[in-house]
Amino acid sequence: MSLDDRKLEVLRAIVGDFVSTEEPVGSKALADRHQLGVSPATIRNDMAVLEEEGYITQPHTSAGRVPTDKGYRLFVDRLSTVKPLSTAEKRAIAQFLDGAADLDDVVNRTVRLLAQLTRQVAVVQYPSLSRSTVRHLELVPVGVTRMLIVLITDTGRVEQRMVEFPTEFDDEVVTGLRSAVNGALAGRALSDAAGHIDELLGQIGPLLRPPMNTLSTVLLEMLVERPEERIVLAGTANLTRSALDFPGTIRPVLEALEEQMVLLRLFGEVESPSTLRVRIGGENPVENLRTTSVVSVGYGTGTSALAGLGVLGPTRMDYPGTISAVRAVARYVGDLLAGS
Amino acid sequence: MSLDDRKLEVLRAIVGDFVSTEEPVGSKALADRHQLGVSPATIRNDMAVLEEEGYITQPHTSAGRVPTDKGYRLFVDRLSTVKPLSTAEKRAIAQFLDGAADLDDVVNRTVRLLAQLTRQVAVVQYPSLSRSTVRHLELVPVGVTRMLIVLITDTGRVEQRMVEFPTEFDDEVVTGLRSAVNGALAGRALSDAAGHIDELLGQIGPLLRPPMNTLSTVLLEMLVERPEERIVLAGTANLTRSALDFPGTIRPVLEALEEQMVLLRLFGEVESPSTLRVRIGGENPVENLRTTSVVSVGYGTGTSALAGLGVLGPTRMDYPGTISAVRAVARYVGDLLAGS
DNA sequence: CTTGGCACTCGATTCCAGTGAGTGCCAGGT
DNA sequence: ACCTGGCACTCACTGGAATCGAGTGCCAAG
Repeated sequence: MSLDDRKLEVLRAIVGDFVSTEEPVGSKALADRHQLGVSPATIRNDMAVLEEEGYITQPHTSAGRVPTDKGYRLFVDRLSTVKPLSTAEKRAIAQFLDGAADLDDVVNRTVRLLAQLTRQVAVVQYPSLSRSTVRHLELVPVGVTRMLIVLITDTGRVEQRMVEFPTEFDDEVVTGLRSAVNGALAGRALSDAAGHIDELLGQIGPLLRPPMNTLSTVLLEMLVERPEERIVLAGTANLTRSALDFPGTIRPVLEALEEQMVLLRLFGEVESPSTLRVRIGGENPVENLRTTSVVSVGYGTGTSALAGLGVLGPTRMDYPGTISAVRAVARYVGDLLAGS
Repeated sequence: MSLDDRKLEVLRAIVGDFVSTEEPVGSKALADRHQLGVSPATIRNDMAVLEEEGYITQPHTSAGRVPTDKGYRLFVDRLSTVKPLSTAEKRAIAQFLDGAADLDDVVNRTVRLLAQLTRQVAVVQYPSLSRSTVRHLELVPVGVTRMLIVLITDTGRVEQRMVEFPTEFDDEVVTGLRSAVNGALAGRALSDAAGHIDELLGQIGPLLRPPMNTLSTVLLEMLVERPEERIVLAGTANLTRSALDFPGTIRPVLEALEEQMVLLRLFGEVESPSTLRVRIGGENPVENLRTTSVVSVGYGTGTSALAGLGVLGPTRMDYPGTISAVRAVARYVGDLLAGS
């Protein structure tokens, strides 16, 4: 049995009203506030059906209805219309992000902007190392047995790592190693670089063999095994806006947000930019976040996503507005990184 | 009029009980739980005096007493006895911090450890740039007009900055610049380095003059004008442990914690290691944090502090335990950084 | 100066009735 | 077949009264 148009319209109205009023919505109020062209009694019948199908529910017998996760899902998939950003918002994005000096700056501004725009908790992942390409590898001798490896990616991200060598090396060795690793790895995607590290050993002279052995081990860790992802967030204070939203306390949510791994699972698993993903309540893989919704999207410079960003808030959130904001910010940041 | 010993003992008991029970403590309960050797009536008289002097207060007429900020202050200054860490805690510190790979790792582990140990919000500042010394400056050409400056400090912190040159440069120029800046700056404190940047221009050949001009401007920014301080925190979920502690909501606290500037004011203003500072409630310079106490201490490798760390929690906190933990962690981290 | 006694205060808890938003169901109208 | 008005019913919420009890301040006696 499918839902006819009016029932869908009723659901849309319920979601809309509940999001703005934060209170269960009844048939009378619905009839008043929307031009549905039917009487409260009719709406009641529709609501009974919607409830039977699991789209809405009532907190207690004599109260209005509240959308369920399933209801929000239907709303997001079929009922929500895109809410274009206001010009003020667009201007805010541009103003906020332009003039960012370096990558850190871009990411920090972005996350704060997103939190402010959506009034939710915002999350931004640094451009993923494994999806970036190597622009340059620099070897900096520090003393005679230690060396700092500096990895610069095309997105401007810089990672470093100290290496201790078992034996001393001189400048010549450093120079040799430097040109060797750059020759083999520069321009390659980090995910691709792993396979080419082995080649390094084969192609170089015997003198460089032992130090390159040490170096390649570390490089392998740096590029592949430890693609340490950084994630920043802002706007946690927004969680307290409506305490009603979170059954017990916001505690489990705060706990989950402190787990890098959790955030990565939510925001790091992106394939291509512009595929936006909405996880609603129980759809969420993380136990502590079953009362929240997550809107995430990939951002990147071209057709492949570099990393994810998005927001997290109560299931009762303004999905159209949030989705627009997240998408717009992602696009803007992508362009910004592509242009640098 | 001064407070005699028994009154101080009563105050100590009140603080102790209130911290552990989270409820206003009355004269009867005090007499029962502590061996004060006097009757509740006597305690009541003492409490009346303590209240008159502003050390305790009662939330409402028919309730027990609660320490005021002033009461906590007296407690911390004169009444609290050092609570040595349990061996389990000491072992936890060692286990948690040993095996940290690099500076990022140390800082991240430290902040989480501190949050776990004190069950409060923990804050750790990265070793301050302005208080570190330059170990090495590396110039990495990226293309023919761009260069990445990498600054490595003695504490293992690495800062980088991209520079765009108006004209092209070749390898020879890069080598020249590199040895010049390292010669002039390596080994110097960053705060001290500023004055020596000018010298650079005078001492080098005319060929290097123009690029060095560009470079020195950026170096100046990097070393002095933008001593960007990084601060990380953990354990914000601990704020929700007892909702009673925060009058309205924890909102203002969360807001304050998101402000880098605020955190810097609280944890960044340290002189020497081992001078621990406790700010109680209203003593706090930040409006939003008037309901919290901050325990901060400097940590460093030698006699001068590199940066600050500490915790923030409700004024009703276990001061002796918190102070011990903060001090112990600071010392451990200092040693760790000194040894690397 | 301490102590037991005592009257008093006042927040917290419980109980109860009244209110009203909201519902489900049904019979009649289009 | 569907919509509508009517109606009885449910039940959270509100506010006031009664009660409880932890805790106080004061006082007179030791």
